[in-house]
Amino acid sequence: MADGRGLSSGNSDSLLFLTDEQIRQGSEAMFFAYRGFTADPDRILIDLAYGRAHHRAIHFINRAPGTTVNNLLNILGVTKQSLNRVLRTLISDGLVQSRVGRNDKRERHLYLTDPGRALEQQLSDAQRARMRAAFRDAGPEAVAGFRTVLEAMMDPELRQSYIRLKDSST
Amino acid sequence: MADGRGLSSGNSDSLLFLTDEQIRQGSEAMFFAYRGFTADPDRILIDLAYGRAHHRAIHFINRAPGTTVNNLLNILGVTKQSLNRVLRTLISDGLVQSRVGRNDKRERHLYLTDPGRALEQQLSDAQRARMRAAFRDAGPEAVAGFRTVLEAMMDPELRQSYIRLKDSST
DNA sequence: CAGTTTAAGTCAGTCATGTTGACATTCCAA
DNA sequence: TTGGAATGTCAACATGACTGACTTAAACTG
Repeated sequence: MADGRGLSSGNSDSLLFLTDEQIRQGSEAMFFAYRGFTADPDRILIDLAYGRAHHRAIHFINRAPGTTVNNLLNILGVTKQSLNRVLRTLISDGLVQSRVGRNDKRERHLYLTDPGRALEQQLSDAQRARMRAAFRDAGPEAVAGFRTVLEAMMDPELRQSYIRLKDSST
Repeated sequence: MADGRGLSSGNSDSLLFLTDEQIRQGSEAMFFAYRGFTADPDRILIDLAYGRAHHRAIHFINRAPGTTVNNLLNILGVTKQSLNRVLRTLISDGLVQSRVGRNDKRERHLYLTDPGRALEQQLSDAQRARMRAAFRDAGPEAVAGFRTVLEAMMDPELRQSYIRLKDSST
């Protein structure tokens, strides 16, 4: 960090991938790829007057049915007030169902309704189509590297959430 | 897309990375990693009353000094009204300089001032630290795969912008 | 040269989504 | 059983995207 130029130029090229220039290109790749990543579902959501926040909520409720509001909060990284607005519209539109907890009545457990699942399917189909094409073009080794780097880039806390979700679906 | 379950389960595992479940994990990895990716600069920007949009503008002006407003618009993918608000504050805060074009006087060419460059350095240092650590942990092959997949995920138009920037800096 | 196009900037209005603050309900432990 | 902690909700506000309509200046074109 201190030198601002990364590795000095005399090094063996086995570390070329750690130069500041390489890192910067990695950042730009993240930026441009993320745009592509969200573009397809975004287009669908416009017509529904929903935004990306709705998509995220739907995605993770589908992924972990019965999850509580608080749990969803931690995964999404927003305030509960912000999530609540999204949830309220999804519930009143009949896409999400909220059930009072049996053991702890303070908790609300969230589930997708049939229409909610249909929308989730539509959104994730759109998103997956692009990613599947990218995976196919890049090949299995590149995909493995892709995931390794992304995992290393996460905050440790979020990495745990990610791994927990990953393992829960096997 | 039509089957909704990706590859059938009887296939050889050489294509296992293309199952819907794998793709979904890739999406979640993107989501969580992008959060980490933006977290560090975001923390710095809060104190300055700037947002992510300011960071992006500063980044790309630094990357392509003398770029025009229109060019920046295409790269950032926002409306000119939106960019203009950002640019106005950056210029009036003395971080960005706007010069009338020599050949075409309608154009404005954008440059970072010394304080602008200093902030760019601070922001990208924060962002690069995380990515450098991730790259180091993952190793060169993973990094290559990471970039391959991200590139394949971009919109073709943005991929061109990305490649142009990449090549211009060698 | 007149008319059109292009680049940039502005004003107004809308919307999604983030924030803080206040509050109700429920649970749990001293 | 009472007071604090946890969970979720409502209200108000801020921010930064967006669209649409418009102005100004310069460049291009028939």
